[in-house]
Amino acid sequence: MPRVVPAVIRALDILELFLDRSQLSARDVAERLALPRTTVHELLVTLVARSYLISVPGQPVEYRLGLPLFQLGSAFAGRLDLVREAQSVARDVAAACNEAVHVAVLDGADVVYLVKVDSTHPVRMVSGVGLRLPAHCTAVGKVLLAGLDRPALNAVLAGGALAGMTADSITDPDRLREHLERVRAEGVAVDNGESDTAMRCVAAAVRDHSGATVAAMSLSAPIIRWTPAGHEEWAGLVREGAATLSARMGFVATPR
Amino acid sequence: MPRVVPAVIRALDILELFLDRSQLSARDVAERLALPRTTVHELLVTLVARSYLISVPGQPVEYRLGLPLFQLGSAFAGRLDLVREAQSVARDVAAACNEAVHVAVLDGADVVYLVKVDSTHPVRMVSGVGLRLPAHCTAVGKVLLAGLDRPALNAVLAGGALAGMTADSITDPDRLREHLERVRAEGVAVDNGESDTAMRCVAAAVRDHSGATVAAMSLSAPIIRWTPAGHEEWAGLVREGAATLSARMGFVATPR
DNA sequence: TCGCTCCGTTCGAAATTTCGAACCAAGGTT
DNA sequence: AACCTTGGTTCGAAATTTCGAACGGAGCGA
Repeated sequence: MPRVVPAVIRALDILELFLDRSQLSARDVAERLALPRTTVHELLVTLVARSYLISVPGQPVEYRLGLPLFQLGSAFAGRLDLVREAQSVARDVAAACNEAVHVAVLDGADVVYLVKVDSTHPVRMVSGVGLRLPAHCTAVGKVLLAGLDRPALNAVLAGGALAGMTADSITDPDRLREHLERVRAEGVAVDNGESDTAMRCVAAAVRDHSGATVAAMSLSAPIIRWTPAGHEEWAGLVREGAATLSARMGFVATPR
Repeated sequence: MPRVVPAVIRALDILELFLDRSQLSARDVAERLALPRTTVHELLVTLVARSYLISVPGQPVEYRLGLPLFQLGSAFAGRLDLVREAQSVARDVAAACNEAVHVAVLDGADVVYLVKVDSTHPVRMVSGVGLRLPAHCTAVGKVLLAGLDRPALNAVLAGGALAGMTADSITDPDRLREHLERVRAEGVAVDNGESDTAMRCVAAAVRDHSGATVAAMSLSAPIIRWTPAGHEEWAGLVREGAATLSARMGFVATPR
């Protein structure tokens, strides 16, 4: 196996710092990555030369992500049937319930949101797309984990105790395994304040032609609008939406 | 000014090859970039190690773009007020005319599409986002070029004859300058088959708080649905939509 | 089966990059 | 004004990477 190119790794490390912060100075970067100042300047100059970062004049100069990343990200998404189909299905589901609808995929022990459709409230549509959260704290994540086979799930949970996002998050791997059994049985997962104490979510699995769980669709609302009756209706809607998207991904439901 | 890091440049060059092709082999990459095979393998291994590229098993192995690019691209878009506001305005305009609406920005001599909202036809919403086209062949591009001052426009046109996308494209810089005078006078630009012989577009400028043209909004339809009456109505709609988005970007219209 | 081409990988000398030391400018404090 | 800290930049020896040569495997055609 050929060796990795450390300079490239460092450049990617720098780009990824900007996932959490919109602007950073050279000093910020050097501190966060424990790199020498000169090295950081050379890498930043390189990324700016290709517009992957944009420099913001000031004292100190700061940097922001640049347009080429948007182009590459869009190229990625544009080639993913899942994203294209999920956009329209999610819009239909959101229109039916007037709450936010998301579609996410599993990446390691996290979920990454590919699609978000908000309700008719003031639109902040793009903000959650691309976001990464711990799978075990989210309804979509629990659906995705429930779809893993035993060895894959064990690999994800191999790190021992799980970090919670709120006091309600499940942090014990064995408890999560029991919970996922229930998710499998019911076909939906619920986030009862585990990722955000003020939110409630319900999610269902999206499957592809082979029957594998490849994504999860969720419906989420602030707790002030969450009711038992609403919950039942929303579970039904998200099940239908996920089934529609699954059909578009080639899934053929068989009687069970 | 610190030196650029050539290994990083080469890695970015590789990523950018995937804007035009969804899958490429190591040999493809080596040929397109005139790099030694071993160098290419080391760079590919590095990008795969960080999931920026995904390897597709086969003979030969091929590579595709990976999820982190989507995350970085989404982070870029999520921090751009223009994208957030343009999503909702474009949706309203698209709903009013049931044709495709785009918002694009100028990058060098090209436009890059930030937002695309399709009509109620079978949805292929994401496909044009992130796409780069020559500015002078598109309605949005002509609006954006018209908004440049003379030195900036001269810099863009410094390369002499322009490459056309169709037989209708303007390829003579002087003719384009005349055309842009007309765009400035009318406040809208038209693409009469200059980027795609089967399409017609009309576009208007989006301005920010300083009055600068920062983006362009367009409405496009296939030629079979393009009529003089429709053209007038659509020019009006795109003007209104651009004005709404401009207001959201802080533009205050002054009497002229 | 054999021969050939292509592909993935390994290894180390030559080529290139890294990063510490040094310099200068800008900004802030006394 | 003087001093100190921070930030951007330069330069070259030491450290690291590049890439040609070589190897072995896979696939294809005769």
